[in-house]
Amino acid sequence: MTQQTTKAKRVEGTGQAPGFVSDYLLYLLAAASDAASAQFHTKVRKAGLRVPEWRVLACLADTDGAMITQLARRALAEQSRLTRIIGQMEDRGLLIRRSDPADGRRVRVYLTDAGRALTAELVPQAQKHEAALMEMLQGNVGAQLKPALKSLLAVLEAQEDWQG
Amino acid sequence: MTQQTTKAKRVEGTGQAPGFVSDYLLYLLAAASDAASAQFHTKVRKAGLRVPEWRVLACLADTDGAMITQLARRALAEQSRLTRIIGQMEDRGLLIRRSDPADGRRVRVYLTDAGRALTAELVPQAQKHEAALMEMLQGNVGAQLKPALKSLLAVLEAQEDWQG
DNA sequence: ACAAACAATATGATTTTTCATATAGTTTCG
DNA sequence: CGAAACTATATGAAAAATCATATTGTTTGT
Repeated sequence: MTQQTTKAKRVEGTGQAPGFVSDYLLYLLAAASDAASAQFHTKVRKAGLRVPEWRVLACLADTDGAMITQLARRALAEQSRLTRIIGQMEDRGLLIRRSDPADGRRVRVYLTDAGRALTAELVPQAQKHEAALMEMLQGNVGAQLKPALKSLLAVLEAQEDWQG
Repeated sequence: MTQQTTKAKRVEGTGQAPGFVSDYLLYLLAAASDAASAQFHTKVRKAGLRVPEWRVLACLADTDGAMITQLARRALAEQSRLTRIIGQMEDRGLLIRRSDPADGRRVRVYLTDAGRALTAELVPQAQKHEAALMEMLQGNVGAQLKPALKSLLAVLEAQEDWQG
């Protein structure tokens, strides 16, 4: 059937052999995330941003004036890294930092006009890309994926709250 | 059809405000992957491994004697990084490298007994962890998640073959 | 058989990331 | 009030990742 004779012809794609890995949930999640993001992240880089920077912009589009710590969680980056990234973005004039008058430890981050403009360009691109992806998935899969991921996230966040 | 007068429900934990990000597929994938992996990756580190190292072991458990490039794809790491990681793992005696007699450019990687022992310890832990996760998901969600991710991956890999 | 084109891995140099901890501001409570 | 205990952000030093390219081996076309 799929016999390929002596020279074991190169397998396609990841060269996925059946086995533990290719059915392992954590692998599927990481691989799907990686692969799905790859294309869009290319556009992000062409816009002169690194991935976490784009994430920061997207988060600020949702909640301008967020704190560093919040941004770190939402952008899936560590706090010390986020601090530096914010610093660089500030230098580039994409955002500004202002300490919260109500609590001096907090630093709130706001988009500048330049930052807002860039965001206004990228978010629609992201949405378009997402729509294209969703369209490629067979009907029910497309419909199930996001809710399933949200459930998973909900379960995991609930766990965090108890365990630590 | 898929239109859902976006009434986005508030989410806990991340302090997720409804908005673009929390319903964005690429975010959901990355966040779910991150959160789901976090717990197990803690165990991995306690076993003295970094995440990509664990991934290499898992891949080798499936296909001992894989090439560096294959391992890089499967372990979701870049080739030059993988090369160095393999080097370190070899130094630690977890695996050995042998150049392929049929094609001298290729380097095939094999588990040592020590590597195999460690793998034999971790893979079952991973499976147990996965099972626990799956059990926490509501019936149909648990059943849908993996197939949905596999479809997504299949679609994305098909695309790569044309475009990239 | 040979030169170009290609493929797999390695490596130097630079940039990022991480880890631990410093610094600064705030709350708790005796 | 004032001393812990805490919380938010920053930062130095070390580890790791990335990029471009070198090196080595193989295939192809003439």
